[in-house]
Amino acid sequence: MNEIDFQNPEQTIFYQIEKAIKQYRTMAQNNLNELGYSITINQILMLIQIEKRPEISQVELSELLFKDVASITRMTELLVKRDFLLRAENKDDRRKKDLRITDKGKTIIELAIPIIKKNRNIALAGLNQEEQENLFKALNTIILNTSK
Amino acid sequence: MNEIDFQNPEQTIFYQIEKAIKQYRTMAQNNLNELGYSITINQILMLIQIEKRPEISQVELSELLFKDVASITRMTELLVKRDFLLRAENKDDRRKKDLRITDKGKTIIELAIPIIKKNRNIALAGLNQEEQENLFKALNTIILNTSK
DNA sequence: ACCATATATTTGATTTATCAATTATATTTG
DNA sequence: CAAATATAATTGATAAATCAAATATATGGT
Repeated sequence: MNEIDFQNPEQTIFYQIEKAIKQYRTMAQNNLNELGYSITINQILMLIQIEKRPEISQVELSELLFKDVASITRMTELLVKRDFLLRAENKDDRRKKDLRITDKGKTIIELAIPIIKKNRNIALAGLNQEEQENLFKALNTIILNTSK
Repeated sequence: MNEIDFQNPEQTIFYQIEKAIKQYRTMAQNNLNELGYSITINQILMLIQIEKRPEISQVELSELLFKDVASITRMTELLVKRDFLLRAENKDDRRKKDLRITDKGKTIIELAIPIIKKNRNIALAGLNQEEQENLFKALNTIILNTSK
């Protein structure tokens, strides 16, 4: 596994990472779809962040969700249009917008959270505490190595 | 790390995976951009696969690159237009297309391979052989858990 | 208080990706 | 062998993401 083998990309760690996250996203989205709402994982994760930290800015959301701020603007518009979110001007800083979850938004969050938990458990099944910690640490090393 | 904490998503493994792969892609693309060609990592990876297995089909490429077959069609069109690839009808199976790397394509592959190797080394720095193997295995578990 | 700079969000243009439907050819099966 | 089914690639419509530029407001230094 030391020499990079382009003939067998499936033997590289980065191929594994891509495949793992891709499959995880697909599974997670499929399970979420069974709720019958048509909403994406990213939209739900955004709603959850806003509920937990109502004062969060769109810039902070973009960092948390690994998206461009322009994407957050458009996700926000969509969620407002679909009545999951309210957007209003912030009193203290008029550049900012206050984002608030609607009742409909709260409902879907409540429905989605157990699904997300289930998804994560499915994906990590068979990995014990130590293995999960080592995975976390190894990923953290990659994150540090590739930052900036 | 056992209870899922939506307040601190950065403490979940899936957040780490997303962040690691996102940062890796960004770094890899930035280093590739220094070649001066404007080509994406995905396009290079596709060229490399075709060079190694000239008989590969677009369906197989789509699996290898985690993309829709429609995406592969459009990537192919682009690479043909930019003279990195040739596309011709396959003699034995007229549904298929033969994809062949042009000289220009070969040149850019030669230039890109050392960059990709460097990128992978940068990202994995500080992880010894055993840690890399464990990372690989843990990711493989996730892949198996989330397949179908 | 004024000006330069920084920050938050939005907008327009473009790129990339996906889905569903279509076309063309190959294979299987009754 | 004909009809049904499967496979490979393409196309059109749409969604999602990014970049760069624009707008509006806030902050810091003099």
